[in-house]
Amino acid sequence: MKTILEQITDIVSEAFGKAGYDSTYGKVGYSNRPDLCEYQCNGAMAAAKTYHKAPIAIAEDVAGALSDNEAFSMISAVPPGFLNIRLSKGFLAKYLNEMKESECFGLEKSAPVKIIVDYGGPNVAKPLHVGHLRAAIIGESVKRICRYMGNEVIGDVHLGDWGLQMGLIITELKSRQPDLPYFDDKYTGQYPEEPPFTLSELEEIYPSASARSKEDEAFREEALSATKQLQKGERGYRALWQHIIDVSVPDLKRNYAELMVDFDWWKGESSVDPLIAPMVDDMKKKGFAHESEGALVVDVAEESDTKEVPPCMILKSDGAALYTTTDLATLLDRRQTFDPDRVIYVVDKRQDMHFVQVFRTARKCGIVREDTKLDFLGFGTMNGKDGKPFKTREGGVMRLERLIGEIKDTMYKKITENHPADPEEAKKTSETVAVAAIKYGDLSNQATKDYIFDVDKFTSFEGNTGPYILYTIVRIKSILAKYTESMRSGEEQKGGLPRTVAEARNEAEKALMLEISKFSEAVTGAYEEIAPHRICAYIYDVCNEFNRFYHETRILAEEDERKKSGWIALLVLTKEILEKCIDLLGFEAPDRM
RNA sequence: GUGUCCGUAGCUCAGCUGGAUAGAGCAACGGCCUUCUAAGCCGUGGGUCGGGGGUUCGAAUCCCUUCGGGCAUACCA
Repeated sequence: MKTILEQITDIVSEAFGKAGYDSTYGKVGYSNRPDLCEYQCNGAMAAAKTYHKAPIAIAEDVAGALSDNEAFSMISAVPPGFLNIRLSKGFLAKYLNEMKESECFGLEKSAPVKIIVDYGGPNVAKPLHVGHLRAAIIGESVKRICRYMGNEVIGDVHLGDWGLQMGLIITELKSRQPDLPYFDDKYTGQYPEEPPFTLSELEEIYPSASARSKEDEAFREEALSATKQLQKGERGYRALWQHIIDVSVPDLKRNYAELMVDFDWWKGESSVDPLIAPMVDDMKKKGFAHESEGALVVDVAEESDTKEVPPCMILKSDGAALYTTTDLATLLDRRQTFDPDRVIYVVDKRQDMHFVQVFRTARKCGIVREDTKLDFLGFGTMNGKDGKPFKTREGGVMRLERLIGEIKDTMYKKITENHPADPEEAKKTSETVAVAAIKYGDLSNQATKDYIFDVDKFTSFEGNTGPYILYTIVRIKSILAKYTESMRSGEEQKGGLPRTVAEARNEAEKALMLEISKFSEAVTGAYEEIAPHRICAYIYDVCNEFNRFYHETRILAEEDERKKSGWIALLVLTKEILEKCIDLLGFEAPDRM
């Protein structure tokens, strides 16, 4: 189904043609002067040069050709050459009804491709902290948007389970409990099934090992060597590594689930380890990789570079694999198992250079198909109110669990203060609202920019926030529930809710309808730009228009049944659109709040 | 140093491929609840779009320059 803008553009383009001008000048956009019109076309001014004619004259010609068009209630030429357009109520109502009846509200899907969204990237043995929040939130939304556009999409958590952090843990454990069988070279029996640590012990081991490695050079050396041993397949280390995974992953899954984030693949860097050696051999054989300062690298600098792009390191001078190596092997693995047309990385923007190197190496060495799109969506830092990276009051890294918990508690207090509620329901509602508050607070900002995570702002529930969106949906649900109730008790009981949106009767109603009609553009725009914030902006506008309409119109008290059912149909559509949009953003609305 | 991103109201942010008077929210002030949830709605005040050039009929938007800030700059991930 064509978008409303496309349909209007078709009409105006035809008129340009009819009036004797090139029809490509007929492109119509949303008005930036809503007081004057709903849509505008600036083509006449662009055409003026070509035709050596005053823009206003061209605009008047076109307006003349459209004067009796049924789609418009107004078309006028305004100096210097604007074409101002208002839609007829009939055309708008017809469009909304078509949206209602078609799949995905008339969204024109793209030609389906296979996409992998790589987001998450948590390290095992480390609890999720606020640094993981943005990847999870943005990535989840990107995944859902891509999927809704008709693509086959895989979300991959891409666990950090193969780097130096594993060596650090092993080394720390060895120094604490050297008698464990994992450290005994001569041990050939079965290793214990029970891990030698609990989750909370593990979470303490890593930071202390990490701190120690910064002060103790010998310790660091040992950890580096342990990392390499692990990667080489040292039996005891592998067994320990498996324990770490087994203890960590369920906890990670639980944390992500709380945020309504889920992954199709729980693969880790380790899973592509077998691919590394043959991949590296191949790169050497084909002459792409060469030795430099003891390390194995691939040159990826290009003449057009405005900056120096250092060679991409494949193996360190000690022969160990590193970040780039596993990322490249992961691309190889993905090609072999899924063969994606596109891979989207949702990662901190500070890793920009890394991905430039990885992408170039992947192309140069034929690791990906030539036509595979590789996208890096680098997101900005989440800062505190002081504009510096978000920290706890004590200055430490805030655990995600704690952050979410604090916001849930705040929500619970607010909800129970507002209305007396069943504690169980209030708890559930506060969880739903908290997730929406956090996610909307993040997604409503442009992903690429740094943003300020202001807990007070997100929990204040006023203005452009998740709770405001949810509140609007709850209002609609409430009216619809009451309407259904009255239908049931009345005699006029029919099958289901009214489905036909009527022509607008007042300005607020038309404004709401116009806003709703922008759905396809909002979703398509969000998809094409990989920009969930476009959807936030859209639903915020829809909610504003709905609340205005709601305020002016007494829906259930309306005695004219035809009017009332038209409104109910409009409400149903509004609700469905809003619910779809928040689903694309990755959260949901309660029934009451 | 080099590269890169950013700089819009007191604060937090929008502003689509350049278009007519630069928009929201918060904060401040003033209205609106016997009527579908006031977590709402309506209104008032507040901006040299960092500065300076240029392109254009027309620039917050494109180009150049300058100032200020963030980030990156091969053996961590």
